[in-house]
Amino acid sequence: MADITIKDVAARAGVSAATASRVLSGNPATSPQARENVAAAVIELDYRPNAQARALRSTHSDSIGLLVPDVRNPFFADLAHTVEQEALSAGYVTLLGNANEQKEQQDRYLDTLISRRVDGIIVAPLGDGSGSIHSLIERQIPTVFVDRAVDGIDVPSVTTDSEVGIRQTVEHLASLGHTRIGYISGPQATSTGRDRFAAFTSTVAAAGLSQDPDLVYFGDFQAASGSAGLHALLGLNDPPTALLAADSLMAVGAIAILHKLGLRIGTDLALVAFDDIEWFALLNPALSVISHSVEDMGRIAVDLLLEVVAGKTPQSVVLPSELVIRASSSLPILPASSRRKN
Amino acid sequence: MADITIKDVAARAGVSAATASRVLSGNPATSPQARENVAAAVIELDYRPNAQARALRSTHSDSIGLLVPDVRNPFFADLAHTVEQEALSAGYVTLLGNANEQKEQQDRYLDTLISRRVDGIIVAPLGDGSGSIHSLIERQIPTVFVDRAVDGIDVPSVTTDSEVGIRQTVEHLASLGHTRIGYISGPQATSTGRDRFAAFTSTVAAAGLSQDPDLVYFGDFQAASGSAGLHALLGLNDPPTALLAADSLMAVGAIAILHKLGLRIGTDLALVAFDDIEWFALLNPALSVISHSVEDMGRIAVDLLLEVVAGKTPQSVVLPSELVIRASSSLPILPASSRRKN
DNA sequence: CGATTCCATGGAATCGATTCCACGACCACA
DNA sequence: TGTGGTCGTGGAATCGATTCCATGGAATCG
Repeated sequence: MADITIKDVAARAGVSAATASRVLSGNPATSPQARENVAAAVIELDYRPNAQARALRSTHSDSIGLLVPDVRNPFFADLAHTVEQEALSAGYVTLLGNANEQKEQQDRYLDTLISRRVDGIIVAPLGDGSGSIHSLIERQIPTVFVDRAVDGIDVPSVTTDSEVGIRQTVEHLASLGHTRIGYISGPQATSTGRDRFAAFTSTVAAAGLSQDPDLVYFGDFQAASGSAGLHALLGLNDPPTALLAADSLMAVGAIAILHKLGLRIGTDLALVAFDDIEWFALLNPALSVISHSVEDMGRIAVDLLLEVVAGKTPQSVVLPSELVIRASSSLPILPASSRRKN
Repeated sequence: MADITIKDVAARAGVSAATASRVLSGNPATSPQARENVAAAVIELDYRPNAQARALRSTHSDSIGLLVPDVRNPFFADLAHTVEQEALSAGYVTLLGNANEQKEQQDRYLDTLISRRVDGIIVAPLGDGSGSIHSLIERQIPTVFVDRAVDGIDVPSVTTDSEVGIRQTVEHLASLGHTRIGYISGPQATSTGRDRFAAFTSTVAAAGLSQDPDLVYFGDFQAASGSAGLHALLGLNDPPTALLAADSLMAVGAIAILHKLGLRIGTDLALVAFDDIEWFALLNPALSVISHSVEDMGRIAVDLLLEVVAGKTPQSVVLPSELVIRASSSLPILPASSRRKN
């Protein structure tokens, strides 16, 4: 790798490295002659500045880190896409990391991002504020939480008000005659897992529906736990007639098992999923979902981060959620006798 | 940001920066006493080495770049996931970039990755070998192509032999009685777009089926073009009775339109998609697909890249593809009279 | 016991770009 | 003609970590 440095450019342009640097950074204290020569030399040599050296001296790297819990979750893939595009248009490169819903990997990635001196970090955090999240705050690295937050850590965030969508869902299902609604919950180590679970229990209570604790299965936001949850719920003596899954991947896992068992969504079991994934509408019957805007979330997260980088302390933003009713939850409940048994 | 440097660590440990550096890098020429003191100081100060400075001096950054055409494509999301995990276990961080199927963004990202001096780049390229792809080769930056390749650029690659899967598909559809198979092609600016199209035309000819050029629609691997393609094909005077989509996103776009038109997959139109996406099996009817292993592809790509980084010149790898028959393409063709018209 | 090897260690150079500081050239005004 | 100001420029210091090289003390051998 015969690297071309600014000295090569300077030599070719017949100026010093200092002047070449000034031209490159648009410093006005340069002569037209020097500008012209340097510009020509840059093109002739196909010069690319060494970002490492530049960042070392100038304390900023024009890059941000984005840490998501799972790139394979379409919600986070979309989020990564919008964040990346938004950041790019603001002149930042996005380094994407994948925590795999594991605190250990999250910490490992955060350490890496810290040591690479990114200008800021957007993270959908998991766990409490211990470990690397704590270092982040202590070092005052500009940070924004997205989708999730961490109790006791005072950092601007963009989250979804899950409560509205979940209340609409529970009331909707109740109006169809359902009294036993199953819930596949996210992990309680995440704020979304906790918030959605709390919203579910309180709205179920408010609607006077069954609060049987067996109706709740605790998953981990990944597909396999949705499958396990469905098995557990259908195995109950008195199984639920409707099901709410706290994220799309667990819904996918549940649907896979329903298919395998030959049960029909919407008929044998009403189903609603949190997160609106494009192809959920293509299922037959189409899936009812609790929708929230991933585009808004990604865009606002970048905006907030840029404000923090600029030294401001912006307010956190809470986005709305709403129920989108489709065929998977539109039929009134069938009498128990006509339902198939597990 | 009160950054803690190796000098602070050295001072606290009562040794020089040189010795501290040696301890950190595991250099055996250090006394147990020094090792102990430095280790203690590192923990007390929560020291993180500055990756920039380290990379500047030592010419490697322990990071690789991965450039995919579209993170929202589940195939590439899965690929990103496997590459990232495989690279992490080899001690590398993955910087993910998203080209949005646009050459301009691809070049922009490649420039960024080059200037950040990543140790190597895995890219699913688009376009010809001009622009930044060319710089990559000229600067001898370790590079591996994944999924796609570029004609005339001699770089190790991991690709799929699309031909087998497509031939199986065409023969399968022919055996069900289909003679007019529609094809929604990928862009001819990509090697996969070209290869699959070539495989389709040659196997259709070999099977003695219709070679009507109107049966081919050229999309761009994104969902909207799948929708447009379906519209175009159904609008023909003599529309196809079966359809092959060259990637999953275009298949999704097509399915969305079929839903809207009230047409049934597998009955009104046989459908097969390239790329096996988990939830394609959950559609009703389940979607037939041409399957190839994204895990193998990601793993091998990283292996190849590490070999290139180590100075070797590994052979390119071609992975197999195969047809997986599901309900969307299992019924014999209906007589034309009983088919609904667009 | 003197000479040689070994080894931990610190000083200093280095990576590439940026930026402070000082210098010289030039113009303008008194 | 002399003084003050502006402006383009180059030399040198700097960022933080690594590594070459020299040094001095301890260990080993004849």
